Amino acid sequence: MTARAHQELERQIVSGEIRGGSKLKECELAKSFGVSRGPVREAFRALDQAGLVRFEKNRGVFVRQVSLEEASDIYEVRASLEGLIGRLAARRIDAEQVRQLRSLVANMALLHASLDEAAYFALNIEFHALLARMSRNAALVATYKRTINELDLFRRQTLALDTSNITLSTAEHLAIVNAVAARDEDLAAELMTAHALQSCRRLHAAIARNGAANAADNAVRQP
Amino acid sequence: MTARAHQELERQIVSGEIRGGSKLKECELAKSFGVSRGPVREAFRALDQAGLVRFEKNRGVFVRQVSLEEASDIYEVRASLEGLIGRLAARRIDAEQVRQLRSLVANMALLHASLDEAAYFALNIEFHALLARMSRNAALVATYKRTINELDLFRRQTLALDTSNITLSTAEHLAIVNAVAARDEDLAAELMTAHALQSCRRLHAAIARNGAANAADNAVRQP
DNA sequence: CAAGACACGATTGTTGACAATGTTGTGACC
DNA sequence: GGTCACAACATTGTCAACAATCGTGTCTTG
Repeated sequence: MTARAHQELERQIVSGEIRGGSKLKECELAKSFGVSRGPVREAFRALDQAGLVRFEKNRGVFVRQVSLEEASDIYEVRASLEGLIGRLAARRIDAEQVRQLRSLVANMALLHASLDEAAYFALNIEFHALLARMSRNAALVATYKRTINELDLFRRQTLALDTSNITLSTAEHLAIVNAVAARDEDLAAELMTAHALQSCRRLHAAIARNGAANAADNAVRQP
Repeated sequence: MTARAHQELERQIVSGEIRGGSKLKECELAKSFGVSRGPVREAFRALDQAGLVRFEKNRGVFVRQVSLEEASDIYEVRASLEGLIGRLAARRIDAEQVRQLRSLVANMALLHASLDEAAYFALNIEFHALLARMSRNAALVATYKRTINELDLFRRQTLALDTSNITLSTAEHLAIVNAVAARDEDLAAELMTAHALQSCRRLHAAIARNGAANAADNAVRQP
């Protein structure tokens, strides 16, 4: 039941159902899950270690807030991990998986054409998750997932910003797939790292454009 | 008190005081820490998320066993992270920190000369930890620490093997410090990555040499 | 009227007890 | 003699209650 609470809380936090900075009351959540406070507290400890919530002694747990500076730091880590993912995926991918990747990218192009942003984002996440799995390195996948989760903490704060710049990624995705399919480890690694850093830069640009108001808004709205 | 239990358990596990694969009994540990089972269970959840123990439903928690294959995977992640550490350290280091690094490497050379392996290892860990902090990227430091912790799970199984090949590292360390001091990001990154991969290769070599017997020994001795 | 002290309420931290599950040792049976 | 069933034990999973701490509202006082 602890696992259930953990899983559900992680989902709610990463998806942004629970706002960053919110206080999580043990009693409340325990009641909502139909369990006692013990399992909820245990889930809290796991989420704390995962970097999704933070404990304040005798005050409670709060879903972690990630500042732009922290997000940039995390992006640097992510870029490094993506590089390794690209390298290993290029090394270990098989023909069937190449087909999968190409299919995914094609679908993303379709969704992009039809301006279905939500579906596009879902597939974008799946694209990266699939590549991560193709690295066939469990430690890398775990570290990557954790890093992405922390980044989502920030991304969900500025959700509206992301939607404006989908377009630029598709070409990069295609280039990545080509490099991986060609088994070019160095190129795949470089492209993946560049792709992540580019995402970070796009985020900064979007914030510079219209993020100031949004950030202020967030600052006000958080309890 | 949960934090206390967590801290102490982490120390015991990483240091190898508790053997890999051991079963951790809640009651026992609770008694030894002078607390109830609740805090101990919470510490377990955190350690589980940190990858140091694994839960088996209704059977208990066991300190995680890391196979050579897993260790190799983790080393790949570590190498990637070390590369980023080298790059950022080269970018952000200041004169005082260069002095610190050089002092550390000098001390390591002394200890190496006097064959004080334990002290050498301690300083080696500190060398890498110091470089990590010099990256001034909190997310990177956290991810790195976690990765190192997991690697220690394996290293402690084969402790005797490591002691045989200290020598080769010192030259690499010096080259790294020079690259970082020269603010050569690319070189520092490359050297750090290579250094980590070299460590992994040395480990494999040591195991190939005399590890078979040791591994069998471990397999037998673990309860 | 403002500022500080106090007490009340709410929430967290911890504990011991109870229920559920797995493990082990014993004995009967083939 | 070996194997299966069963029962006693040990350990985990969960819960409700108690103690400690924090935040808040009120009351007093300068």
